[in-house]
Amino acid sequence: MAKLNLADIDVTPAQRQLAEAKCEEAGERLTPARLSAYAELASSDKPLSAYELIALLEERLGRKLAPLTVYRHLDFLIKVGLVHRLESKQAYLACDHPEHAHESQYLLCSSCGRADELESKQLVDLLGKLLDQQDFKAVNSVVEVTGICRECKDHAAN
Amino acid sequence: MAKLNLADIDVTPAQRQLAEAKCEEAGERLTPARLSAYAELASSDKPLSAYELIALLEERLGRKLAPLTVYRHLDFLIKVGLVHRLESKQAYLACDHPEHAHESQYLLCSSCGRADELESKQLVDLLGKLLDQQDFKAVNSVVEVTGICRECKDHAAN
DNA sequence: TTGCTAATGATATAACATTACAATTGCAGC
DNA sequence: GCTGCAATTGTAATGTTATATCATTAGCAA
Repeated sequence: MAKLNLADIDVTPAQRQLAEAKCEEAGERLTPARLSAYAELASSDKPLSAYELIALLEERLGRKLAPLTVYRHLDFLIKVGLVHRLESKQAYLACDHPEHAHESQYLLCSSCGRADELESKQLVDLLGKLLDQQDFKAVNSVVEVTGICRECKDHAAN
Repeated sequence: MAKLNLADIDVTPAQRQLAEAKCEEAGERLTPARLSAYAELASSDKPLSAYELIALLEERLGRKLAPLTVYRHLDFLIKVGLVHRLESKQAYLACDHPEHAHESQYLLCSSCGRADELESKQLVDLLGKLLDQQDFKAVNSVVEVTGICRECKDHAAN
């Protein structure tokens, strides 16, 4: 099988740099397979299910991939903060704002399928305060609102 | 097969009343099978996966149940507001506060498995305000925080 | 009773995710 | 360069969650 090189992977310079930075920060190795998976997610305009990602990578690589392979890459990318999992959709996307991957809130449009980060410090702070009051030690917060985004709403109104 | 009657189902009077009220309110029929599923969830101290629920119901009924049957009952119970689905756990629980089932926030303890509602009007209001600002029409909001609850934390400290 | 609709049953399969174990790769130290 | 270790990847099987399709039954009103 043809050896895959990091340099061969089709990814924007910015994404490549970000991936390298996040891996270094985490003390982990950025391998071609990992970068490929990230590249595919980063170039998608919608979150992808694990099996959609498998299909895309298979197409690009021209060979079969075991689900486990891709799940491992996803776990890795989530760990280093490059990718986020949407719990309410069982889907994965590249983080738009990887600098605070663990406090993200998402708006998911059920019409166009897009996922946007809400990024409200106010909301993060309030939630933090409430958790403190309850004496609850948070490990992972999921805030995902499904609905209709402005663009789809405007479009439907015409 | 023995006909199952509503009256035979092992459920507290309060739960039975609530189930009847919510179904009437929604203009839907409360059937024995639906009440059984609700009773099982309501008597569990933890959220149940769909297949755990199937197993419990099979044990109680003494016969096999198709997954689809139980999924239909779950969908129904969610629709009328008696049951909530935890998106981040793929699990189901009876609503503690069925009067506002669609604006619930959950604290999920990964140590003891318990799920508690947070019930913060402040948080609901802030989230609503943010969604308005974004001109995003919310249909379903998921707020689920996983971590360690006070009891488990205190217990671990000893 | 007839006919309609909601609910249930039976079977199969799709979609999502993990376990167990073997092989290979990258790299530090000799 | 070789050796040995740990991380990574590959392969196969299986477990878990959820839905599709079509047939049948129950409740109820005309």
